[in-house]
This record gives sequence, C-alpha cells and structure tokens, in this order.
Amino acid sequence: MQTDLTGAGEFSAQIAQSIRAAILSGALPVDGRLPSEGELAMRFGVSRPTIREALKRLAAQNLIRTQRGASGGAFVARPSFEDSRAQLVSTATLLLSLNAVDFETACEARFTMERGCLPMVCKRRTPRDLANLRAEIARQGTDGLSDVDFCASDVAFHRALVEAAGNPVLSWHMAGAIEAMQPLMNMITYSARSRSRIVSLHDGLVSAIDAGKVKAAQAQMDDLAAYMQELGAQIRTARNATPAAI
Amino acid sequence: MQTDLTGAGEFSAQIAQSIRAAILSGALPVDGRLPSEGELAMRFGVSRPTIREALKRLAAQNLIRTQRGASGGAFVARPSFEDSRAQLVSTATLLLSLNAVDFETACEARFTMERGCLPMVCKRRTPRDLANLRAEIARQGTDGLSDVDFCASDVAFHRALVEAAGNPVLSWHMAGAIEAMQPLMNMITYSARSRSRIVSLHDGLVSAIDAGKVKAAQAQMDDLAAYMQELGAQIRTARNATPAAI
DNA sequence: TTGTCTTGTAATGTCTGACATATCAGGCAA
DNA sequence: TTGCCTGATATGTCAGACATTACAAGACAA
Repeated sequence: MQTDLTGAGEFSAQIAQSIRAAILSGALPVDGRLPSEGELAMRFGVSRPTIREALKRLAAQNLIRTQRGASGGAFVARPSFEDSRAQLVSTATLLLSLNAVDFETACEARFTMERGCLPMVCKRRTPRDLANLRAEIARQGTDGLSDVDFCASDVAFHRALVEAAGNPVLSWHMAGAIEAMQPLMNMITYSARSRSRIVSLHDGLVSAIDAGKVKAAQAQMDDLAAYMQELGAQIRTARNATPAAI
Repeated sequence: MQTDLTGAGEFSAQIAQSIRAAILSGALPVDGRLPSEGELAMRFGVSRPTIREALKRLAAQNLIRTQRGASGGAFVARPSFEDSRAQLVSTATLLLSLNAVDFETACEARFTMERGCLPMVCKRRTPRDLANLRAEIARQGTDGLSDVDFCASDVAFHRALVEAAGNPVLSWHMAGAIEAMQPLMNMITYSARSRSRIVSLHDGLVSAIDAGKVKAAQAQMDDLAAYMQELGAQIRTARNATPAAI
C-alpha cells in the first residue's frame, strides 16, 4: 500500500488495486483498520473523493466494511460464506443472463457437477439431510403452488442435496451453479404432469441416497437432467417463435 | 432506476443497487448508455460525487464500463467469460485464504467436482485436448522447475482437463475451484519424488481418458486426490509445529 | 470535391472546502 | 456510582470549480 501509482488508468482504480494487494498479501490483517480517508489521501497524494471512490470499489467486493464515528473507519472484512456465496451467485447469474449462454449448456454443467457430488452424498448424508430433502419434496407436491415457488423449492431441494455432502466449500461452489440457473428455470412453465414427474424423480433420488446406492442415485439424476433438458427445449422453441424477445 | 431510495443505508449503495436492478431486469440493455453523471445526480436528488461512488461500485463488479469524451459515459458491460472468471477466482481465493478453510476440505471439494467431469471428458475430448494435457505433463517433468512453476503447470493441466469436457460453463465453474486453490498448493514443497509420482498419475489419467475408460480415469483421479491430501497433511503438521504463523 | 486542421462541446476525472451525522471517550453533575 | 453532556474524530454528503479526453462539425487549403 505505497504511493507509487506508476501504472496507467484512473487513480481510484490504481489505489483500489494497491490496497487490495495489501490485503491479499496479508500486510493488512483481517479486521485490521485502514488509515482514515484523509490520511490515505495524503499518502497517495490525491484528494479524499478519489480515495473514497477507491474504497467503494473495495466495498463492492466485500473486501472492506466501513464504520462511522470516532473509532470508525474502513476495516478489512473477513468474507463470510454467506456474503461470498451471494457474490458468487451474482457473478454467475450475470454471466448466464447477459452472456447469451443457452439453457442446454448451463443445465448440462450444473447436473454434471451435481452428479459428481452423489458418491459423497450417499456416504455422508445424515438423517437430518434426508428430512430436509423430503420436506422440500413435500412442498413441491402442494396444490396451488406458483411456478416461481415451485422453482424456488426445486432450488432449495438441490441445495439441500449438495449440503448433504458435508463439505462447505463444495456447497459453496454448487450453490453458484444451482442458484444462478434460477432465472433460466423460471422461464419454464411447470404443468401438473411435469411437476409430478419431477417430484417422482426427486423421490427416487432421495430413496437411492437413503439406501446408499450411488449408481441408482446417479441414474435418477441422469433421468432428471434429461427431463430438465426436455423442458428447457420448450423455452428454445418458444423463443424461436418470438425472435424479437431476445 | 427510479428515485425512491426509501431503504436504509448509504445513498451510494442504494443507488448502485437500483441501477444494478435496472440492468439485471433488462431495462438497460447491454451496451446501452446510462444517463450522464450530472443527470443521474438530478434524477436521484443527490450530488455528483455520490453518483460517482455508486458507479464505481458497479464498475468494480464489471457491470459497467466508462468512457471519457463528448460521446462518453457509463455503458452496461457484457461480462466476458474471462473477466467473469477472474472475478470468480478472486472471490473463491478470498474465501479460502481469509476464511480459514482447511486444505483438506478445499481439496476434497475440488477433486470431487473434477472427478464428476470425467465422464464428459472421456466422451468428448479432442486430439487437441489430449495434446494440451500431454504438453503440460511434459513441462512438469522439466528439470530445474521451481515449485511455483510446477504448481502453475499443475493448474494449467487441470484447467485443460476440464476444458476437454467441451462445456464453457462447466469450465468456468471448475476454474474457480481449481485456481482458487493455487495459494494453498503453493505452500506445498514438491520433492523430486512427489513430482514424479504426480506426473505418473497425470500420465495414467490422460491415458485412461485417451482410451475413453471412465472408471480407470476416476481411479487415477482418486489416487491423485489421495496423494494430494497426503502432501497437504505436511502443511498441517508444519503449521502445527509453528502455531504462531496462523 | 476532398482531405486536413481547428475549434467547440459534452462527458468523465479530479480537486477544494465545507457541512451533516454517527460514534466513542472522557468529564461533570446528581 | 450512575447518567447525561460535550468534544473529538471519523465517514457521508454537498457544492462548485477546473483538468482532461474524445468526438463532431465547421473552416480552410489542395
């Protein structure tokens, strides 16, 4: 966190990068306090608004948090799993929705990853995990559930599934893959027949997991993936029918 | 992108969130130009510095890019796979390095995901993919390679591996899992014996993939995962020996 | 008519100085 | 001792100004 700023570009970006490097290198410890804005302005030889713009950049990445008051200031933030996950989901969602990634590709990636979790899930699932999964399945069978609510429950089911692997880092990565697809999944219209089909596949999946049968679980997952692809194809045909609605 | 701002918190955060929502909802199309800072200041009823802080927050997330000049301004940016991937890696790296995630957990998550890619890799790998993989293996056998370079080549190898699945979204997610571990892997000291063991496992893995034998590839991957865990245990013992170096 | 130069203009980038507000620490009085 | 008050210090916000950049349109010369 020195005052070089030899690189090109805007000051605020350079300063943000400089502070960021200091944090990552460990020069600024977690929960450590950065110098006040005024002092940073002096050190870097710029004005306070410029420093503030740099700090806002870091705040947007959850690298620092700020506190007002006498003993306030900017502090290096330890990213919580929750915040970090939200950021991951946001990044992934943006990529999928603004970058013309087709449903097919995203769906394939997600189910490939999820399928890979099954051996661990079958080995480690606790009774509580199984109860969570069955609770979501029960909700999915509720009458009068809107498509959005059904989709949300589907996301909750799959999150509970990977949670059963008992590895928080794995859950973190998988949450990105699963939740980022929610906007795409929300475009699907879930008829009563497709819902019952999905619930049935979920049920078979949980049964296989309960019994610890990896291959059976993977087969159910493959069926589910294939069926979701089938439903996804409806989006594509619908979209092709109205090419204006890109 | 209206002028409500009824929520609590700082204006710049609220405004950033407001514009962000407008982008995600599609109200502001990709490559579309936002109003000028002055106009936004008027619309939101705040000053220009406040607007600028909000825009810097969005710029930090690669949501907008700015251009100076007469026809300049802030434009909605389509996040490229590259930028987006860098952001993912950054988030994941931060989580692993600042959140006291142990090597064991991160390693398990990464190899679980990578193992799940193997069926697709075995099905789709092109001759070019195999050549890329073998090129990295060759580099790993080079004499006089530093530990950091060896580790970098290992990362390149695994990235090439998931690339062979032919799914860019999958590659994106996997890159996050693989590259984020680089700092942790850099703490390992790779002896000549461990290098040759790793190279041998990589070689067996590529051979199995070349032959399209999924189970053999998975077995090699499992062996590799177990061996990396073994090497990782060295870190833990070394760290326990010097508990001050948290 | 064409090509180049100049000028104008609108936008971001930055600075200065000030005020508003929140929070803590310490002093002071009941 | 307890509670309130006040000052200090930090961030949050505002207002106005200047610097810098890049494009666009017009002027001028070949």
